[in-house]
Amino acid sequence: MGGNDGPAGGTRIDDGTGGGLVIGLNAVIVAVTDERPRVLVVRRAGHGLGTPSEPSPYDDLAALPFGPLDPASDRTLELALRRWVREQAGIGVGYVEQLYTFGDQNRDPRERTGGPRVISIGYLTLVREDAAPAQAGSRWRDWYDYLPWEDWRGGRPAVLDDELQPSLLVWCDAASDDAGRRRRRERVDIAFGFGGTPWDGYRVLDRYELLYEAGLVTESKRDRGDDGGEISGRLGWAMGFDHRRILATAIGRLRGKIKYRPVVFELLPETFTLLQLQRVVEALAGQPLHKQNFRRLVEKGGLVEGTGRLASGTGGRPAERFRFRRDVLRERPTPGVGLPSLPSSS
Amino acid sequence: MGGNDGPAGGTRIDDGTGGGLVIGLNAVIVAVTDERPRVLVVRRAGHGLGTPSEPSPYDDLAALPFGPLDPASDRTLELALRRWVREQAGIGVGYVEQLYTFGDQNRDPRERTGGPRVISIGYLTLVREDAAPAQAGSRWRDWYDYLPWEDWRGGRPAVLDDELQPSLLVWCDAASDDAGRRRRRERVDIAFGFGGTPWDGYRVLDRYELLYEAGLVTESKRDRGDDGGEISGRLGWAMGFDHRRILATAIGRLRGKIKYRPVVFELLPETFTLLQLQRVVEALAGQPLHKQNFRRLVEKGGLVEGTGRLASGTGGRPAERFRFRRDVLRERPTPGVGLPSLPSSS
DNA sequence: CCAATTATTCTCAACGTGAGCATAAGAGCC
DNA sequence: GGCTCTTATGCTCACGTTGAGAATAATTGG
Repeated sequence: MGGNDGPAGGTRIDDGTGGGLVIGLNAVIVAVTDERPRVLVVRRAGHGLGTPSEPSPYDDLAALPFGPLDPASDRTLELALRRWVREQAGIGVGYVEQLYTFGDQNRDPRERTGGPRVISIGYLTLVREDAAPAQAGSRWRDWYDYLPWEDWRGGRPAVLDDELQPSLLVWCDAASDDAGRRRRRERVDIAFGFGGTPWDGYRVLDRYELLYEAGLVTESKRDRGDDGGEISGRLGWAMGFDHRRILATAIGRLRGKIKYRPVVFELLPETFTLLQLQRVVEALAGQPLHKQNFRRLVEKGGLVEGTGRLASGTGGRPAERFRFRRDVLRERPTPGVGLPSLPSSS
Repeated sequence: MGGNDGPAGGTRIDDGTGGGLVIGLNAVIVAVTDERPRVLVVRRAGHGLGTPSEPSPYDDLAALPFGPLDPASDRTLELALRRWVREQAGIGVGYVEQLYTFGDQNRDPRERTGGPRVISIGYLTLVREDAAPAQAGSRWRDWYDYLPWEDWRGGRPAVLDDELQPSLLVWCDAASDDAGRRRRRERVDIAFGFGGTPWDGYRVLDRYELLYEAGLVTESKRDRGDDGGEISGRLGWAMGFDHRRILATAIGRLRGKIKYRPVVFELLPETFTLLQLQRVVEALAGQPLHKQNFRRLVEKGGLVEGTGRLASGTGGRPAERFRFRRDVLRERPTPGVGLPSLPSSS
């Protein structure tokens, strides 16, 4: 969302009580290219995909595409999303899933200066990047640029121990009483896997929210009125509005979903090698997988079937091309790629 | 929701385009008492918890509690929900989780006659029934009254084979072309577990939506303008608006959640016997569980700890009272009660 | 032909899960 | 008290799944 009040923005609502209400939809449009999970962002916060407006202090920030709901013509929320994503970005999205509705006060900073309250319904959509090149005003970004601590593919991210743990512990200790300190500490331990607690790849939102509460991300400072936060640093790039929260929600949801629904295939071409498939799953999950076991999982699990054709040389022995095996939907209730706790090798 | 436009209804929005927009919140308030999963319903559709209005043809239908969002004073959506649930039902809810935002056109039949488009943000909340007696205008209902085919505790529900399968197959065959027939058939098989596909307890919404599409539930007839559907039958009781869909969403979500988050304990007293715990899980999951294995799961899994005290005689050997072991949150990423595919004995 | 690289097949141990037997400890009844 | 009924609790066993890695196959580039 954004809180656009122009034609590309949300649907204005006047409830007679004050600043009013705007309702609209945000899209987290995800693709995986070159083993990187990518999300489509628009250049300047507060814009629709291509509509410029007046300058603001946060113009540099990326934002998620935002579009309106037209109550007169959009029969469903999902159709509204598909409509404006097609109109604005030229993308015909395939998989679409509603994520969450965001409605906190002041999620749009302009509410402070009399702007309307902006409610945004977040959607996750999956596309293949080649089918959806970024247009002017928008671009694809590696989602780990915004949440670097989520990528464990190269091992445990250093920022966790160098920055996050110390800063978070300071915040825990800063609680007003002992019970508060304990509560904060428990939340931090569970979310970030400190103190022996295992890392849980799905708690993406929990982690971002703790960092926000602890004042460690630029957005917290901005929302408090401190205008000075830098836009990027070791704690990732900031986004406009609460869009990093929406992104975190999307990642967590997607990581959970691949375990029990075959959604990965929405991100892959018709046929693919098992290594390609593995790399896409790893990109989403942010963790490395054991190659042989992964193969066993998807093959014996009936998730894919060989095509008999081989992929052209990628450096070693040619790999067979596989395709998604649709019948698996009938056979198993939860056909997905279960992720291990956190393995090591390849 | 409901599409209340009175003070107890949603927040009116005038977008200048036509009938306007109303936004509000629906609560699926769940408790488990006497081994039955219950949901709080209000007596007449289209009402807030206690506010009467003009008569309508669907006054007999139950509906879910609905309340407004006050953009001026409710800081978050969840706080809005807590506020009006407390005000209207006198219930201080504990666990609250946003479910889904419902915004299909004509989900409120009054849209057809010029009423505003009603967007509703659905919430799931868990309470203990003893802490929340139903007040005038509302009552607790077994949720399987509305979705009888979801309760497998007494074995496979007869209605599945007697009514649902035949009627659904007729609907499948009624598709316009062969591809359509195949598509319908696949959806039906997967959702209802026909043709060898296993039953999946989480697909509650898929099932309801198929029945709705196939015109087998009263709500489909009502929404098509056929006014004659009966309010209850072997396919369960109807609800106002799309509230049965919201209920189905809640059940599916909750069934999924108990597997990896210890939410069941929100429905139980401070201490409980393992059988009590098992009955609550069975009530939610709609399936029987193997007693010894269930015990092993929750005990060895570190989910509960014994208190040393015994429960007074319930007919046999006294059982030890257990309590939820909070530390499990730090130890395991997904502490919940994993459900088996579909066991048999007790 | 050799080295490097990726693909593919197998093995093995550890663990979790489904199912059921066996025993324990109460209540009610004779 | 002894018997039966009922629920609680402990234990075993077979089997499938999972984590880890060894071993072998088929390419490409020297």
